[in-house]
Amino acid sequence: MEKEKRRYSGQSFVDRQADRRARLVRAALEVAGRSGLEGASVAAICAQAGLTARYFYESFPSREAIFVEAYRLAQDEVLSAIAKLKAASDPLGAALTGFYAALKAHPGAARVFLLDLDDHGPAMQAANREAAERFASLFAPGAKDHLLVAGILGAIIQIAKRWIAGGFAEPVAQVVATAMAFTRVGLDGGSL
Amino acid sequence: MEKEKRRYSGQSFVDRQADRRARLVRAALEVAGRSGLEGASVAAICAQAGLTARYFYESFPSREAIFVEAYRLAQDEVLSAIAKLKAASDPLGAALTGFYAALKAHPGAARVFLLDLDDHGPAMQAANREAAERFASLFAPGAKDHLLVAGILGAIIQIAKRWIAGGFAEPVAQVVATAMAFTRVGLDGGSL
DNA sequence: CCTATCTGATAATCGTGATTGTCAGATAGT
DNA sequence: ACTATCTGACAATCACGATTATCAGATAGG
Repeated sequence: MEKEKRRYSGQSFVDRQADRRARLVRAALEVAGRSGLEGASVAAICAQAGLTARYFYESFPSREAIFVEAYRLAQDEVLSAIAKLKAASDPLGAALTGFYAALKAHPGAARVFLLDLDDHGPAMQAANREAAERFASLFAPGAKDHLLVAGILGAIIQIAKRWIAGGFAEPVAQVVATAMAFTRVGLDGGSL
Repeated sequence: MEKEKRRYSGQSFVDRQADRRARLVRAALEVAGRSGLEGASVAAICAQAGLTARYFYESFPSREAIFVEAYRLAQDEVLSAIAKLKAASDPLGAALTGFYAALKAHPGAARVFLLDLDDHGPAMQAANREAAERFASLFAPGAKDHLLVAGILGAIIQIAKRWIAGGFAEPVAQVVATAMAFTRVGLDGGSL
């Protein structure tokens, strides 16, 4: 199928192998973003990457393994987008803006991110918990009440889902403003 | 396996058939609550119901069909629990109390309810949207901004998930108080 | 007692997708 | 040119679970 890339010695062994691996991870992200985790079969991922199953198992022991990596990649893209906006004055606003802007900029990563990973195996579940902690430290910095943190994250995520389902209709600033209101809940103190 | 229930003429035809159907739906709810939708195979559901696959297809055309029914059943249990607490003075508090109390009282229904149904076929997705609307009318009565509604529901649901994951550690009243704070977000008006 | 119907259990079919194995052609170093 | 290695394509295996079909025993009504 591919005839140009036959000179397999741009860099030997490890380099081409690593390249294939990276292509597979990105392909997994794209396919999962388009078709969900269910739809991201090994065959589909390989087709997207322009590779075949043999190379898949050269780099990954199983299907679930690549999802963990793809999820990490999605996290990195989102987190790095957030990092670019670090603002000392309004760290929360910057974080939220970076988050929603990143989702809009990387729809593939976005959809993977918003899949419910609790329902897709223990490895995904673990990766999801880690991510939740990372993001909690951004969006609910000083919170000690874990139910409160859950509520804040739940609101932010669900807003993102609805936003995406609606085709990114509202401007980022409005989405951020809506989400921001929920992050302030913790500060009020929980009077009944 | 069962030898006692051979007198199949307590009520004929339709009655026993309807009984089997109901047992299957309840079994589906229990199995899905315990093992997730993935784990709720036709075989597992039938085993739980004390029936065999033949009866499954006597009442349901496919596996997905029973999930829709099971989800409806879970909804009914939760909604009826809420209905019992209708309080004219504090409708929101009553609704939230009913909701979380119902989750605690029916863990099976609870877990089914909290599964992410967006990732499990179009029928589930549709059922989920309907449920979201029903609950939105309870928890965010007058809200027009759908992103805001999404945030409120997301917070309530995610709080429930965390609460369940922690083994229902906190008393219902505390959970309700936490969730209540998020429902008030809409009233503040979304100043940035 | 006879027989049409119902029941429970088990086996056969079928599709899907993961995982593994094979093979001929291509390439690079010598 | 020679050969060990790499590559791409494809077929074979395997597991799992849905869906369908079969079968012997049980029951009720006449």
